[in-house]
Amino acid sequence: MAEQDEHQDYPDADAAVVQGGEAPSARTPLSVERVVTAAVEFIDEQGLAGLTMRRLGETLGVEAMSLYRYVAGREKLLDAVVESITAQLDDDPEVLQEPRDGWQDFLVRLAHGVRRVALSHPKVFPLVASRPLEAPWLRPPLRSLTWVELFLDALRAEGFDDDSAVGAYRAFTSFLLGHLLLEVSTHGADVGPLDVLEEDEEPGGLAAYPTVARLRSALSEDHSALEFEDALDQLVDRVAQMASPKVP
Amino acid sequence: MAEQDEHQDYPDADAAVVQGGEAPSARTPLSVERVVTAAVEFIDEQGLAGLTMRRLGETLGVEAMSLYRYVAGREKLLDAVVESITAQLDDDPEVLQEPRDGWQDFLVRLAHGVRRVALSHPKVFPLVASRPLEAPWLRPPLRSLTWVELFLDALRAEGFDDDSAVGAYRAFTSFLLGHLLLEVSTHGADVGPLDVLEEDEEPGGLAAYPTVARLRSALSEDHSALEFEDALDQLVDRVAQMASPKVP
DNA sequence: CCCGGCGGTTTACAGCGTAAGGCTGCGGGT
DNA sequence: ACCCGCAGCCTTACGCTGTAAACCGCCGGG
Repeated sequence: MAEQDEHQDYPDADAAVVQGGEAPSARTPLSVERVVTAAVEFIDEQGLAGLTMRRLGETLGVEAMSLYRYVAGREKLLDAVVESITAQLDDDPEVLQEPRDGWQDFLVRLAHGVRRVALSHPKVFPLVASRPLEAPWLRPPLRSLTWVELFLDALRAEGFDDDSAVGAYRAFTSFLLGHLLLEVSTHGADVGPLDVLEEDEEPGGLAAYPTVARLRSALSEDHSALEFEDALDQLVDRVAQMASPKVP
Repeated sequence: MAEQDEHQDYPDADAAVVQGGEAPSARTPLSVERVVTAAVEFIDEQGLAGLTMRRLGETLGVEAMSLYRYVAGREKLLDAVVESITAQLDDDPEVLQEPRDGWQDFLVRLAHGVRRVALSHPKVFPLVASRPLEAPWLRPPLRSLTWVELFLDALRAEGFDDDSAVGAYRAFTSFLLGHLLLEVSTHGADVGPLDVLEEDEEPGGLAAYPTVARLRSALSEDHSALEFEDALDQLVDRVAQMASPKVP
């Protein structure tokens, strides 16, 4: 924990920043983005429970209190974290802002986009589900007004009436939340503080549960990708059925 | 918050305990059950973030460290809490331990039972989803070996083959988790520390989102009960389709 | 030249989980 | 009758947390 020599002034920190170069020990000035993305990386690696203002500051080469100049506190930081990862949706080229090849295609692309977000940050995703919502008409994992608007507009434009669009919104979010939460939770243990997950293996305890014991391997297999596709197809069917009399 | 007069010795605490009476300020001896149910009540009222060993001790008229004689620590306490509320399933008379009127009826009853658990402890239920699992073949909200065994046996007994039973298990849990998590999250705000939820109401912010603004009331309506029934029906249909060649 | 404020640090405090040990009263062995 | 052990609870203490408040060096503009 020796604090580096901080006596020399970095010759051209600004230039380095400008040219995008990440000088080895250059002290890029802090910023909201830097803090938030550092937090995301931290949670990805150490889990939510490991995230501490002091430790986060450490990874940024800065004292804890410095972070408060950019975020209002730990809670707000977590809000910013979920907003940050869900913002990946906006830049996902596979995800459309409005339907092009029908609403089914729109929904499928959106679902895949959200799934990519979830899988790319398994330890962060539970936050998307559990953070308090800022409005009653928002539902995780679609937590931004922008996307709700986009979603509803897309369906309306494809011939859904108001109630059907809202129903589809509800069905879609429930589906995504259930599937993705379970997928990430099996895919890298939940918010473990920093447990080394000791492979205890007490299959003797399974003696009383013969069926589970017999199906153990089948139960442990990971078919999440295919199951997601299947369930998504069925969801699209369900949405089609709840649509106004007839949609293309 | 004045601390009560604690100078008098309770005349007949033992007698009170013996006769089963809950004397007003009698000091019933602690026990795991008492600690855990107190924790459940605490979370129900104050939210998870408000639960503190010291504060929990306070509500039990005891110092924080006394709790450690009955639970191994806060984390273990939380585990016990989720186990405690999910144990309501075992005593639910509507829920069957094995199919009686077909597997559909069995599934529907089980789903309703889990829903009752979730709705009776909205602030606790997210824990059921987010606590790390103790085995990879367990999936929330069915977190106990017992129920997984019961579930699989039920389907097997009704003619499902192994893979179909496992598939149904997966579909069933995803469905329940998504729906119930969203239902409780709208139904009483998430894990707010002890926020007084100030009705800010900034509908001006909705100016940029005309569709959301127009459908605001529709989006805020709570049809969760009916939606749950609908979705449950559809799930049963899906499960039927994934079953072995033919099941009744 | 001064001087304001940006960006960071230092110090401080209350509250947290929990390890370790102390006190007290009760039940049983001798 | 004595004493001992121990169950049940309390006290103290430590390291860690989030964060309020004050401080300080530097840098750009009057």
